Amino acid sequence: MQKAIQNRTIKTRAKLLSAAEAVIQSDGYQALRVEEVVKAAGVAKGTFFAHFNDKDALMEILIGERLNACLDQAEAGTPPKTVPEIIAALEPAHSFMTSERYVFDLLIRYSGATAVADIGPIAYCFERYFRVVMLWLEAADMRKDVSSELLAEGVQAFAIQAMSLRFCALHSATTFTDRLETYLDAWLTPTG
Amino acid sequence: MQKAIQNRTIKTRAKLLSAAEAVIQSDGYQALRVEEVVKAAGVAKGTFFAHFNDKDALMEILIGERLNACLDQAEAGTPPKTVPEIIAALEPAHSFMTSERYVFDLLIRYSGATAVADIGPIAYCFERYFRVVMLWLEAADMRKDVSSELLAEGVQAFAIQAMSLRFCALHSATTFTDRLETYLDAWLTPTG
Amino acid sequence: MQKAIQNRTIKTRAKLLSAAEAVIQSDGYQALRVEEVVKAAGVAKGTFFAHFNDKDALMEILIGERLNACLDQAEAGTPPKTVPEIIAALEPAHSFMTSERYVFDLLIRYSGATAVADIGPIAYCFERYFRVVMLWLEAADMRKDVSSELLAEGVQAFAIQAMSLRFCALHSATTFTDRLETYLDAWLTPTG
Amino acid sequence: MQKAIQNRTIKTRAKLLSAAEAVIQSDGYQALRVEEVVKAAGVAKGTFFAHFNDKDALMEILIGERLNACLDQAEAGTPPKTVPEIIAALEPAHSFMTSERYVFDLLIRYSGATAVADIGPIAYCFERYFRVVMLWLEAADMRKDVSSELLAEGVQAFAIQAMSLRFCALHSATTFTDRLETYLDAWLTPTG
DNA sequence: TATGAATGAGCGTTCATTCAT
DNA sequence: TATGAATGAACGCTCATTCAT
Repeated sequence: MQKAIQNRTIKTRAKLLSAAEAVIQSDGYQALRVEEVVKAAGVAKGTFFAHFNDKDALMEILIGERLNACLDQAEAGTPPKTVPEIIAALEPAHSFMTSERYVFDLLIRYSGATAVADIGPIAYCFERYFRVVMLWLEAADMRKDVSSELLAEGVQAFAIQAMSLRFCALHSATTFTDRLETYLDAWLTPTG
Repeated sequence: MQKAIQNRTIKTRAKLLSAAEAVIQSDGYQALRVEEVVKAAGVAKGTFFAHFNDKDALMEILIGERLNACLDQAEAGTPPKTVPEIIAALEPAHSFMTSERYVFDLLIRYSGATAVADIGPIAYCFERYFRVVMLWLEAADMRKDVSSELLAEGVQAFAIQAMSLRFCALHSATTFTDRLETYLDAWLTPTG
Repeated sequence: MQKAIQNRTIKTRAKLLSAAEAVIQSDGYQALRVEEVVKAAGVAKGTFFAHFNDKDALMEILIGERLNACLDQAEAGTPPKTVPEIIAALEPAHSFMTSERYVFDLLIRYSGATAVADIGPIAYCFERYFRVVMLWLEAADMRKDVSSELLAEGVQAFAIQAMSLRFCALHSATTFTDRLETYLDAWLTPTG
Repeated sequence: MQKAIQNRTIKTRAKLLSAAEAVIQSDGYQALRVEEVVKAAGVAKGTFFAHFNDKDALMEILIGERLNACLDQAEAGTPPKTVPEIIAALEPAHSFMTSERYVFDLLIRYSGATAVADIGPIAYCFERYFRVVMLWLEAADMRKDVSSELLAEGVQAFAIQAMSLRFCALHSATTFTDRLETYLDAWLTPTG
């Protein structure tokens, strides 16, 4: 009995998630409406909120999943050693993060958790991004005068800066990759 | 004749802006309602939208003005030479930028302009922040292996990172100032 | 389950309709404001637009209902045989139709449907008016050289003409009833 | 001096009228906005209302002019003698009157004047339409048992009925011309 | 759990008309 | 006369979220 109910629950949740993905596939994240999702999933609106606290919770899951897949990809290859290699490895992640202004803003908004209990998929991804980069840096020939934790935090800061400027026509003389490379060269390369 | 009419326009605009400031003074930016503003300004709703495209346009102006005042203050003192001095000089700006989550998010959203014609008050402020910092760095004893433009962009990136983490309870073990100081020490200090 | 929900819908709709009727009772159709209606019904504004596409849709229903009641009344009595009797039987309908300029104009605007799916309450009433008159004419001693359908259409045309002139001070030398009687005598009475 | 001012006045009025005609030419009557007209005329909004009491006053003039031109055309030919000839002669007028739902509704609304002083261009046109038809009927071989005034009023009533049904998809099985011919045959032809 | 009608605060808009200059 | 900023009263709409069944 218990199990049957759980199955139903899981199925409904899956229906909602794949319906949402389908909606996003055709119209993007920004345009997603709860109404569309429930219609596509063939369930009632109330059901949606029985499964997700709010719309943003769904968004966090969907965006988190995609971003995690990008990080899987980044981790799958041989660990990058140089700045260009690091940028190349992170390219899928950066590309997705700037695929829509809406996605980028939501990522920024949820990048930190206000409480340990609030660590959601996106905050987790930012943590993971940081860890992955840190591990790479430890194995690479980078400046050693500061901790690799700090270096990794800096990479994240510069990546966000570069992504932010991607939405900005004024600074488009330089490409995203070139800008990030300039940043990271200056940040990671030992001066000496 | 022409001038008299312009004066009226200027006065009405001023009434709207100061009414909005009063509303914000008591309730904050987030809680600002267009209806409140027009009521306080003693002006019709239609008039509001004749002066500002939408609520965000007003917000940009108000937030831009405040931020500009912070930058005025930063420029007024003797140019800071060291990392702690730079952080101290920027403190009012950073403090305002993180005074409300709403303000920070809006700043991020409008920090870049998609077209030259779209440069709004906030995009202008980000530009100015960058210029001010750059001038300071030129006159200070910082690393010289990279351009001061690049250094200034980095300062901005780290400041945003640090501000972003301010909203994040998880990372609050370290204070904003300490974190930013750590970042900037590593970024600006000549290693060698 | 399903039925319970439908009942709620029906009740809300009824609340809106009777609230609207109350508002009209005191201020007339022209002065009806959506906000007043929802306030009187104790219902949210969004609910109004979930039940009616727009204000006109509500108006169509309300005016249609009243007009239908007038036609009920017309059909309730013994079928009129003569022109004066027909005019008398239709008097409540005509009186309501010209009770407000606003009502008359709305009736004209919605008297025809641009598609079968668009047949609203008012278009239905015009159809019904026509049918009622046609049945009367069939049983009465009127000219037989043309079909009763045609005769009934003519009655409608003349009634509209007479009603239209009712709003017109220039033609008010003759009363509505007298004018319509003149028209219908000439239209319905067998010559010869 | 006086004359100079009058010239200016006349010129401004002419500019407004031709600007309005140009706007209507491209977008139709319904879509005409005062703002568009004054922009096209190169005058201020206030000037518009110095020349016309309200927007409808302008509309009356423009529509009245066009309708009058149609009636000029109707009177120019040899007076029609038969029902089909009458319908043919009035065709341009009827066609214009049903060119837009907005035009038709406005015509109905202004077809009668509430006071002698209020006889506007449209009320005048309806009067003229009536007179023209009456004169035709007097010279034609129509039923003589009722006055030609009454007959002409009836023609008008039937024409309006037929025009009204033109907007109505439900009755489009019969064409406008056929319907009006049926009406007028039954109304005008002596039964005997 | 599921349902779906109802909520509700507020935004943006409309646009003919007025009025001080 | 001409100007054009200001008016102002609704309307329509949005849409995530709640809650009684």
